[in-house]
Parts: sequence; structure tokens; C-alpha cells
Amino acid sequence: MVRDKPPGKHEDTEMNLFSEIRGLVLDALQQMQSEGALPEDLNFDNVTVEPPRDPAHGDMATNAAMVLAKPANLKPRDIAEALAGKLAADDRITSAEVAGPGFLNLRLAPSVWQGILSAILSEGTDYGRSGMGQRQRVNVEYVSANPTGPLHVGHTRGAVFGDALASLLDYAGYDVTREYYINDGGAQVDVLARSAYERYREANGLSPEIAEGLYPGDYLIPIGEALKEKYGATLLDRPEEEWLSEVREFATERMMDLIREDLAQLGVTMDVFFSEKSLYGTGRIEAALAALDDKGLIYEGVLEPPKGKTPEDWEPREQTLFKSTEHGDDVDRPVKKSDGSWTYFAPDIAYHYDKVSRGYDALIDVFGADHGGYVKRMKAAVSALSDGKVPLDIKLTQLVKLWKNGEPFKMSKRAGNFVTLRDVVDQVGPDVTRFVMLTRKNDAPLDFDFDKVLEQSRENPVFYVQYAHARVMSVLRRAAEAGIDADEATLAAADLSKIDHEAELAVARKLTEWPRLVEIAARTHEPHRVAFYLYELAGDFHALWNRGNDETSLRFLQDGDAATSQSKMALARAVAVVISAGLGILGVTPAQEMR
RNA sequence: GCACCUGUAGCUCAGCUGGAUAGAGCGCUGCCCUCCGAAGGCAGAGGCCAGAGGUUCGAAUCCUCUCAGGUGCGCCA
Repeated sequence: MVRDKPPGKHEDTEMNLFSEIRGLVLDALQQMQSEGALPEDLNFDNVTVEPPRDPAHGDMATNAAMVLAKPANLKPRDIAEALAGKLAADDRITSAEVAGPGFLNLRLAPSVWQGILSAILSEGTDYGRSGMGQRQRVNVEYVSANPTGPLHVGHTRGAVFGDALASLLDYAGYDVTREYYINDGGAQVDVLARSAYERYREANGLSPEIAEGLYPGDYLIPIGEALKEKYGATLLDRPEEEWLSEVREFATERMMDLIREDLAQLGVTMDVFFSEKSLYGTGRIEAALAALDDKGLIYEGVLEPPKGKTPEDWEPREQTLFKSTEHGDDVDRPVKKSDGSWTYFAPDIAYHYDKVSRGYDALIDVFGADHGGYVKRMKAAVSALSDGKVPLDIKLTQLVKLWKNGEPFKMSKRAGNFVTLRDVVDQVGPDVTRFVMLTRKNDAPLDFDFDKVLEQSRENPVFYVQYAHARVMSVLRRAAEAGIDADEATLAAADLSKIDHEAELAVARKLTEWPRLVEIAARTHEPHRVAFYLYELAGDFHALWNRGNDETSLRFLQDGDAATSQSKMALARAVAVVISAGLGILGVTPAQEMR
């Protein structure tokens, strides 16, 4: 089976074998309708074609008979048997058996598996690309750390998660923008400026006064020196009003440079850096709130104190409120402080208004779990601003617990009281960092053990997956040494009829799940599924590899038999291609060899 | 008090818009290296899917309630 479409340009999801077979099932069902074996008005939406839980059941299973039994007023087994008859007529299906409560188990012809392998080899890492996104524009906002210091471990997880999610969506056919919101408009950048000013004083030979609440980290020392270089002693002994805004701007820019470098270390590149400050004094916050006001969602009112936990200094107070309860929030939220200035929520509304105005079809925000309380109001805002047309999904990333030598690891030389992204990447490298950060669901806490992640064992999924890829590369190198042609084109054309052992077919089956997995992961916004899939695929591959120790006929290289070697290498290479594609989504470089 | 997240093997965790006998790693027991890298593999033991109801052909998955842990709850971002 040779694909005549250029890679990466699929308009639909026909590459997903499961969708293809589902189409076959639906055709058969419609045929049954036209023959009067099934009623006309049936909804097939719930009909699925999935891998069976137990491979012994077959290659695929459909629930069609069970789903349709009730609306059709027929017995599941009767439907299943009729359906089986139809499906068996297709030459892609070698058997269709009714089992259990009405499952229909299907076995596919060897030529189908071989076709998949050929497709993988001819398409390379584009095998698995999906058209499900239909080029819809999605904005993924992540990291968005305050520009007050280097990125720490928590940011690292958010950065990796957001970046992998963005890549995943791109792979699934969406048009993705990676975006970072710079919180450079609030009080924290004033604190940054004051902290930097102390370091500036220090650079001028004075002793710094790092008061409580200022940022104590060493990373500000070079900023102080740079300030001295630029301003000499001219800012010393002057009132804050005279230097604050200049120092703030200078320090903020330097911090963003630092953050950009941190991200680059991790292999993360943003498309857009959006400045909160740009919303102030430009009428943009006012415009966003006016938009809400036009919908009758802004009013002056007094909030009830939270029940059960009333703050000490609670006083009823009239504020400008956003009627977020109209859009699913629990209470209405203030957008102005009592002194008339904006709350932090106001610029966030304006920012999301801007995103909506830029025409995105969907928005995703990646926040730390400590911002969980912010989710409903943000969704309410976007819902209101877009008249419910633009969905906002907010993904929360849980804490990362660091371990080293069996104990919690907390201190950083660079930043004082927190461990930075650099601390992590310097020690284990970007590939390991990225993979490990995706070995848990985003909303589950993650243990990151510096010793374990560098260990070379099955316990360490990074290694295990890389090892599988390296093994394939090793075989291909040996083939070359033996004078056997093993390039993609040759292997894609290899006679694959010899790939028929159960252990080999298990690997092939796993490979066919890849496009389907991509779509599931993209739909659920869960890139960790890719990491887990790769681990499973690597496991199937290692199992096959090891069987070659006992059964020489399962080895990839068959002495003196170039043709058989090539067909087996086609399978091996296909594994490497899919691993490579998956790691590409995670932002991890596949290993050519393990040293 | 309310909201959100979590609760699955001794431990750490997967589990597909509801599918068949709930999976993996570690640990435990027993095997497999003259053989493409044993940094691996095979087999076994180990479960009231926190608990109780409900929805239906079918629930770890959806709904309700209870219990336990985490996070958050108007002039901090």
C-alpha cells in the first residue's frame, strides 16, 4: 500500500485504522437498514471500534450490536451475527466473531498490518498526524511566570506540559500559538525594582538592605551591576519616585531575558510574549470591561463575606463587580479595588478579551494548581466576552517534589529558597527533564528523583524508551555493516508477509494505535498519554527483541537472508519512527545509541 | 461553610468521550545470557477500584450523598 498523498497534509483522519474499520462497520449497518434488517432511524454515534482489552479476542472489537439492540428492539446477538456476515465479506476482515454480551471481535488480514508498516515507513514521523483539528486556531498560554526571578521547578512542569500540549495539538491538525503573559503591571514588579535597587547600591559599595518582602536571590546581583554600569552613581540617595519606573523597566527586561534563556535551555520557544503593562493607560482594560458592561454584567455592589472563614478585617464594601455567576462562577468578582484601581482580575479579563478578539477558536491556559480558585472566574469571563463561542480550558499542573540522595531537595545556590529550572536542567539535561515531567497526569503531584531519572533501568521510562530506539538504530547500523540495504524506501517495499509471529504482530498492533492515541490525547489535552504510550510500545518491542534470544527466527537480522532481514527491519524501523514522532511531540531527542 | 483536584495491588502510578476476566513499574517467588546490548525478557502470587445508593444491556469511568487528603475562597498577583 503506497500512499500518494504528501505527508502532513491529510484532510481527514483516514490514517487511523480504527476510524477506517469503524467506517466499514457503519457502511454495513446502513446496508442492513436498507435491507430492512435494522430500523431506519438509528443513531450510530455511540458505535465504537476499539482495541480489545485482551489481544486474544482479536484485533479490534465493536460494540455496535449492544448499543443498537435497544433502540432497534432486537437481540444484541442477532444484530451482531448479521453484522458479522456483512463484515466478513470485506477482504480486510478475516474473521468476525460474536462474543460475550454482544461484542463483535474482528481479525484483520495480514495485508492490513503490512500496509500499516509500509505507511509508517513511507510517511515517517508524519504517520499519526491527524486532521482532526481542521486547522482551527488554538492559543496555548503557559509558564506566564512573574518576571521577578528565574524559573523554578513548578514553572518547569508547566513549561514542559504546555509546550508538549502545543506540539500535540499541532500534530493533531490545529494551528497553535504558544503564548506567555508577562505580569509586568502589578505591585510585584515594583518589589523587583526595589530589590534590584538594593543590589545597585551594593554594586556601588554600599551595603544592601534586603528588607522583608524584597527578593533576596543572588540573581539580582548582576542586575545591580548592570544598573551601575548604566547609571553610575546618579541614582543613589534619590527618592524612590525618581528611579522606580526606570529601574523597574530595566530589571523587568533583564528578568525576561533570563526567563527566555531558561526556557531556551529547556527547548521552549514562545510565539508571543504579551505584556500586562501594555493594557494599562491604553484604554484596553476599560474597553474589555465596557464590553462586559454592554452585556449587563458589570454593577456596583457589596459582596457577602465567605461563610465559615470570615477574614479578620472584613467590612462590607461597595465595589465594581463582574457578574460572573451568570456564567457559572460561584460568586461575582470584583474588578476594582476600593481605591479605584484595578484588581488583578481586570487586566486578565482584558488579556483574554484580546485573545478572543484575535480570533482564536479555542483558548487553553496552563496554571499552577495554586491558581485553582481562579478557574471559574476566568472561564466565566471568556464565556461572557465571546458569547459562549470560544471555549477556554484551564489545565492545572500540580506540585513537583524533588528528591536527591533519598531526601527532599529544596535549596538552590542561585535563587536562595527555591530550586530553579536551571538547577534541574543542568543536572539531568533537557530531554530527561521533559520526559519525566510528563510521566504523570498534569493534575497529579509528581516526584522528581535526581538519582532515579538518570538510572538506566526499566524503572526509568526515559531510558527505557530511548533504549528501544537505540536498539533499532543499532540493528540498522549492523545491517549496513553486513551490506544489507535498510533505507526507508527499501524497507517500505519489503515483503512483509513474513511478519506473522504473535510477538511481531503485537508490536504492529501497538503501532496502529498511535494515530488513535494522538487523537485521544489531543482531545483530552493530555500529553502524558503520549509518554505512557511510548513506554508501552517500547515494552512490546523489548519483549520481541528478547525473544530473539531464544528463537533465532525472531531476530531482526537473519544471517545470509537479506530479504527476511529487511522485512523484519521494516518492523523495527517503524517502531523507531513512531518513537521518534512521539518523542518529538514531547520535545525529546531520540537517542541514536546508549553509551 | 463553599468550590476545585485527588482516593485503583504492600509502594509509585496508568486505565481510551461507559465495555469483556481492572493493567504497568518497584518489591516478593521461580526461570532465561556460546545467541542482534541481560542497562533486558518470561512466568507466578498480590484488588471490596475509599464507602453507600442511583442511571443501563454493561460503571474504576456518569449522577447523588458520606468519609479521607490537597488547594483555594473581597482592597496579593
